Amino acid sequence: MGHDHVATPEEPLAERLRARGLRLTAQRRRVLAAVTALEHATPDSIGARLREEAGPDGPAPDTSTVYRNLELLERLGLVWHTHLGKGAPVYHVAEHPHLHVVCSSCGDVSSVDPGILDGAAERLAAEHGFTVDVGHVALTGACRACRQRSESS
Amino acid sequence: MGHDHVATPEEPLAERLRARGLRLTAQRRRVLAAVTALEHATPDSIGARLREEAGPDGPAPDTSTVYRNLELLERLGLVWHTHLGKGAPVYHVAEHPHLHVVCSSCGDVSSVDPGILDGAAERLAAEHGFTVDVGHVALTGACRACRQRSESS
DNA sequence: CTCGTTGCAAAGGATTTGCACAAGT
DNA sequence: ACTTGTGCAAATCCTTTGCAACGAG
Repeated sequence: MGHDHVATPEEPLAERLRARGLRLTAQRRRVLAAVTALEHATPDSIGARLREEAGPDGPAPDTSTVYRNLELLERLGLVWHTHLGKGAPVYHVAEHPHLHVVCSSCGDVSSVDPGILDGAAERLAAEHGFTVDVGHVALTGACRACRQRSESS
Repeated sequence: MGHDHVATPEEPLAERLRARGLRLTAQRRRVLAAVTALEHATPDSIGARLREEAGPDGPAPDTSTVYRNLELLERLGLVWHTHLGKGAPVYHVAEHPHLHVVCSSCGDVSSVDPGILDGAAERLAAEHGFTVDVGHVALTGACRACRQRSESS
């Protein structure tokens, strides 16, 4: 402490790129920063944010670059993605694994302690030899608000 | 017992359609039959199967009809769908809720006893007021085979 | 007959790909 | 310099929609 550390994991990015002979580009930094800043980042929302940050004139990374770099960042182990229903891959930084919980009525997404799955994970490992990837899990269902709304019908 | 019952839930289909003033068409019967027969039915695989069944000359339901009817069958409560990763919604008959487990390396999908999630479901209900929809859950991870393969590297 | 359904074709949205040029190292 | 990365445009893939003809009730 005392150092002016940036919140974004820039050093890991630089290191891991170098380790593979890949290059640290402005676009890669920006995409990672966007995923870090956004809570439930979709390729679209990331693109939008980058366009905002760049202003109406400044150049923002191309959509294809966003996709390519999200894939790369995931290979580097810096971000993870989950599918929350239809065509919406959601990216988040890999640091703290979340478990995503999605309400199918209102679409609300919240993050939950992954420990909640420990029991299920153990049983799957024991009974099926399957190792659950907790960071990628999305649970669908009804949130409190929507549940009450439908109960009163 | 004794009756020659078909395995496909045709009567429920007819009933539920009639109850809503909708019509029982050959296409609807065929789509439901295909979902029943296929284990992890995607709109695509359903279309393919219907095309097979019809032969190279016979008329198979159009893709758009497959989509429309899957949606309808789901509204009628006869089938459920889940998203197993990217662009592949998987349909199955609603009778016995499964929990889907997908290996992210080999893509293998298997069905598991939903009871495995009971603990997690209870905690989510108690701590977050969230009711998990077990039929829609897909768990990602590594299957035994792929895990061993990667351990030996 | 009447209105829900279908097929066809075209529209859409999201993601990927080929390629020449730009840019890290 | 050498090779990777980027932007752009076109190509795909999956899904939805408009509309005239069709067919179940």
